[in-house]
Amino acid sequence: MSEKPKSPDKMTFAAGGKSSGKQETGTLGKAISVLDIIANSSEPLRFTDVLQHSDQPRGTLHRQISNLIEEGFITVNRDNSYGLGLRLLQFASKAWAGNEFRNVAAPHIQKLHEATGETVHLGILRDVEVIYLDKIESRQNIRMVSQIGNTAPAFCTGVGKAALSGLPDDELRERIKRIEFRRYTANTLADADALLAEIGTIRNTGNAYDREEHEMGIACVAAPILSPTDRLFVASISVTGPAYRVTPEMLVSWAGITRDTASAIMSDMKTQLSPRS
Amino acid sequence: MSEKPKSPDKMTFAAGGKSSGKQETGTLGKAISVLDIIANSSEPLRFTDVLQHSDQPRGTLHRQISNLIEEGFITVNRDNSYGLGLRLLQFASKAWAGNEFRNVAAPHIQKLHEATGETVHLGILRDVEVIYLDKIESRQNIRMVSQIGNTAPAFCTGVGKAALSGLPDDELRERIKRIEFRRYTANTLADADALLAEIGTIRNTGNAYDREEHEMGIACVAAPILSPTDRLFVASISVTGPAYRVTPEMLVSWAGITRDTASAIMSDMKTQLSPRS
DNA sequence: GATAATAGTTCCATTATGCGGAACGGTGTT
DNA sequence: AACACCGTTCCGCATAATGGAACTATTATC
Repeated sequence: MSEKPKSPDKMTFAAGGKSSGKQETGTLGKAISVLDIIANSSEPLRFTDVLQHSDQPRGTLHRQISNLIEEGFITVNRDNSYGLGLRLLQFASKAWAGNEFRNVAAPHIQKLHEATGETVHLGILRDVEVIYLDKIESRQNIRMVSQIGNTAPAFCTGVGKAALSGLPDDELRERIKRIEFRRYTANTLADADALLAEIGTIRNTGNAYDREEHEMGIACVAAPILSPTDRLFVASISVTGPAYRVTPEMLVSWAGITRDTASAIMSDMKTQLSPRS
Repeated sequence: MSEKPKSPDKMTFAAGGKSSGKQETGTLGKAISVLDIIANSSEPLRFTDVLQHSDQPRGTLHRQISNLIEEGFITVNRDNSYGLGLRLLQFASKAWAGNEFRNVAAPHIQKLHEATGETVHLGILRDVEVIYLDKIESRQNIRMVSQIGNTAPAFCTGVGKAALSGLPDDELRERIKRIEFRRYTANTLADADALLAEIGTIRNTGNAYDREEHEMGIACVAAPILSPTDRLFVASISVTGPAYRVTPEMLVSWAGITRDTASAIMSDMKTQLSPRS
């Protein structure tokens, strides 16, 4: 389809996936794009609905879905609409538990939580979104996969902006082109220029702030975590709280310790994971 | 490969997947079996390691892994070993949030937790394992011993045995053949006969017990949740606690309310999900 | 309740796609 | 240096995905 496999794509950034573009990696890619359609739909989709969102012919799509059901990646609801299957949960639980980066970061964000008393997030950048990799919440049951694994737009969250600031300039501009600057609150950054300016500040100061830009009443301070190796990825941590309790001054007062935690994680990544074993 | 595609397989049970057998569903199945290898390995695997666990030739396996990396389903660690990718987290988060059954059950298990004060589990049967779909924990220990999405053997857990008891007899016998009766504790059921006997009791009384059969010091009472429709699946709920605090008598005293909760969930499934929208 | 319209499933010849043997390149070991 | 090992790339071949069309089931309309 389309044209040609295109150049080898030196090595993708961040969570190692496609850049949300169009081109699919053969059979597997097609199958996964079906998953994507189902995952990203706000309302339940039945067969024909999926067919419309997809560019596959009926017969083909039908087999693809059948296979995915067979493998437990898709479940069919009572009304014949599709949902993502529980097999994914099974895998995700292991993906999470075994994640190198998360494991290294875990004790640090725990300490950061104890120091600040507020919710701490660990996020990693995937294209123009942030995936929440871990979270230490103030006194709540941990809803494992619900919050963790969630994604949020990068341009209007502390974690996201901090992570973006870690990208090299050319890559950054590429990504920003793909951002849809939706206005979530009155404070949401309006366009690419505003974002670029802000990222300049983040690079200078080492901290990103979210001043109720994504959700009214939620504010945070964040710091970027850069990849210690050639295998590139960018992530970040944040301290988040309700705006009525967490004043801008408090956020500023946590900026230092947040940066320190981030660099502690970076240096642990370097030392703990370097030797070829 | 092997012989013939085999009979149409009327409709698979439970979490809708393959029965852990051999036969793969074409390209997709092969890819997923690679994921399985990586997921189920206790130690990190490098390329050659995976090659040995797989029956694919080098070139083929290499491409499969490359594709999976490309799609974010596999990540490569610093030492070139593989892990499951974060893309899975992203999907799983949505699979969990959108799961019909879990959503219906949620308020009920919450109530059950409030009534008993102990940890409540919601599990669903997949082949001979149980996937934990939800969990409400007593607010003492923050450590997530059993995370959502985790699996445990069915034959030695309360949730698992309860779920098994909901299978029709022929299917049950099929599954039991595939169980590996590993001895986890002194109380673990030893073989198929012991399990069948126990399942008889469960069917009569409506409750399954785990008397430190999977993990020393952990006991629970469970009740099965049968599929209200023709689309078959079996699940169950349990109330779990540390044996030093939760006596056998207490478990028995919770048997009734556990059964009631299970049937409340079943009836909600019927009513809430019946109409064609 | 009959008929039309829509949704979902199956079939099968075609060929694109994944397959896999073999050859190549890199890294560390005796 | 020569060897052994691990990972990557190549390319002719055949399998497995494709997709148009025919068929069945389900829902809407008169």
